[in-house]
Amino acid sequence: MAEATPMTRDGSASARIAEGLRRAILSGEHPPGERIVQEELAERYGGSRIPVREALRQLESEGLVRLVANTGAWVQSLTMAQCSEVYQTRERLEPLLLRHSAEHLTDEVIQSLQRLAQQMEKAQDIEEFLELDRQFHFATYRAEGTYVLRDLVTRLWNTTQPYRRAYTELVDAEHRRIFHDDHHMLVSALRDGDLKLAEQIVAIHIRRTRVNLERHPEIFPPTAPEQE
Amino acid sequence: MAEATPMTRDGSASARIAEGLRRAILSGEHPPGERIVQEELAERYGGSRIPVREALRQLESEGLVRLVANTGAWVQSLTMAQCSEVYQTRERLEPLLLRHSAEHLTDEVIQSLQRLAQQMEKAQDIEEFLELDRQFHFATYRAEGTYVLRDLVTRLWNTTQPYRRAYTELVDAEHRRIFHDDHHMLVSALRDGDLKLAEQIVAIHIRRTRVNLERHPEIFPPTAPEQE
DNA sequence: GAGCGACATACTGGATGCAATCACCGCAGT
DNA sequence: ACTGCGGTGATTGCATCCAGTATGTCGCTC
Repeated sequence: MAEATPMTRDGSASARIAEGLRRAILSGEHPPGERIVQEELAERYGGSRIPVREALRQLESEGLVRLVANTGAWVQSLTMAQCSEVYQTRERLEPLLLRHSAEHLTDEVIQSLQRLAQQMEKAQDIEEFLELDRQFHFATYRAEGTYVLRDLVTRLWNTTQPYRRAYTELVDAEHRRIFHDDHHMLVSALRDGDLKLAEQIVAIHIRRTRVNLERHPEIFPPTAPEQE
Repeated sequence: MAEATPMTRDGSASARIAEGLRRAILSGEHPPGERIVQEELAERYGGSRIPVREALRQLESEGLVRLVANTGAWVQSLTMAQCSEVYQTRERLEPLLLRHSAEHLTDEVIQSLQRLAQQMEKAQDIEEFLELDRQFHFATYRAEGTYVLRDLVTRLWNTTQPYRRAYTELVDAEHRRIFHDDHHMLVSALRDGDLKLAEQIVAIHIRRTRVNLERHPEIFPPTAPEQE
C-alpha cells in the first residue's frame, strides 16, 4: 500500500517491477530467505532482466532484498537482534512523526481511526488484521509538507513485516486484547488533544510488540547469516 | 576500457560506480541540483550505462539522487524543512546508537576521540573539518553485531552533507568554539562512563546545529522544487 | 566408502544497439 | 513583443546477446 520510495511518477518498467515485487514480499507471497531469480521476475512482469535488476537494486537499498554479487538475490531476512533494532528505532521515531502529524488530525480522521480500531477487533484473517493495523497507524501519520520521516518509518515497517506476520499468527486472545486497548487509548488521547500522552502510548505500543517478539526467537532464522 | 579504475577490484561495477558517485557527491564535487548524465558517468568509470543505471537507482533509494523517468537524474537537494526533519530524526536516533555502542568504547577509542577533537580545532580547510567531524562522531558509534541503526544514521548524515558544508563555510569563530566544546564534553562524559550525560550532549549538539541551520535559509534552494 | 577435483549447467553481470521520450530552439501567428 | 507550435538533437529506457562466475554432479583416487 504505502510506498517506501517517493513516487518519481515513474511509469517505467523498473518502477512497476519494484512496486510489484515489494507488494508481493510484504503480502507474504515471498517469505524471507526465498531465492529470487531474475528471469522469472522478467517473465512475470513481461520484460527483460534489465529493469528487474534495477528494481532489485532499489529494493536492496530499502532493505527488502539481499543481493550477492555473481550469485543472486534473496528476500531479506532479519535476525532477532536486527528486528529488535528496527523496533527500537521505531520507538524513537514514531512519536516524533505523530507529533508532526497532530495538527492535521481532523475530527474526520479521528473518527476513521475509531472505525479502523473497531474493525480490527472483528478481523478474522491475519492478512486483514495486518492491513488494518498498518492503515490505522499510518492514518495517524498524516504529516504533510515533507515526507522524509514518514518514508523512513514506512521502510522500517516494511522490513519487519514478515516477522509481524509470524508473530501475529501465534499470539493469543489476551495479547490481542492489550493490543486493541492500546489503539483505543491512542484514539482517545488524540481526541482529547493530549499529544504527550499519545506519543507515550505509541512508544509503549511499539516497545510492547518488540518485547513480545523477543520472546519468540523461533520466528527468526536459526543460524545468523552474516549479511552485510 | 579505463585502466585507471581496475576492474579486478572486488564487487561489481555497479557497486563501484555507486560508491564512487556517492563519494563524489559527499565531497561536494557535485552540488545539489546538478544534472547527472548516465553516459558521462559510464565513461568516467569505464563501463556501459547499465551499471550506471543500477548505481543511480541505489543512490536514489539512499536519498542522494533524484530520478525522473525519461528525463534524467539530479543530485538531490533538500528544502530547509526536509533538512530540519533529518536533523530531528538524528536527534532521536544518535543517542540510541551511542547507547548501543557504549560497551565497545575502549580506552583506546576514547583516546582517539580526544585526538580527533583536538585535531578539529586546528583544522584549517573546511573539507578537513567536515571529514574530522564525521570521523569523530562515527568513532563514537561502534555498535557491533548488527548495523541497522548505524547504516540508517550514515544515510541521514549523507543526505544532509551539502548543507552541513554550506553552513560550516559561514559560521564564525564563536560558534565553532561551542561546537568544539560539545565534542570535548562528550569525550569527558564517555570517559567518565556517564552514558546518560553523553546521550544528552549528542542530542543537544544535533539540535544546536539544526537550529543554526534554520537561521540560514539562504543555504537552501530558493524555490521549493516539488520533489516527491 | 569417503573425500577430492574436473566438468557441465544455470544464472548473474555487462556491452552494444535501437526505439521512445523529452527538452530545446526557431518560426509563425496574434 | 509575447505566445503557441512543430522540428531536431540529445538522452533515457529497454531488449538481445555475450562473457564470467558460482553451484551441483559425476567420476576418480585414496
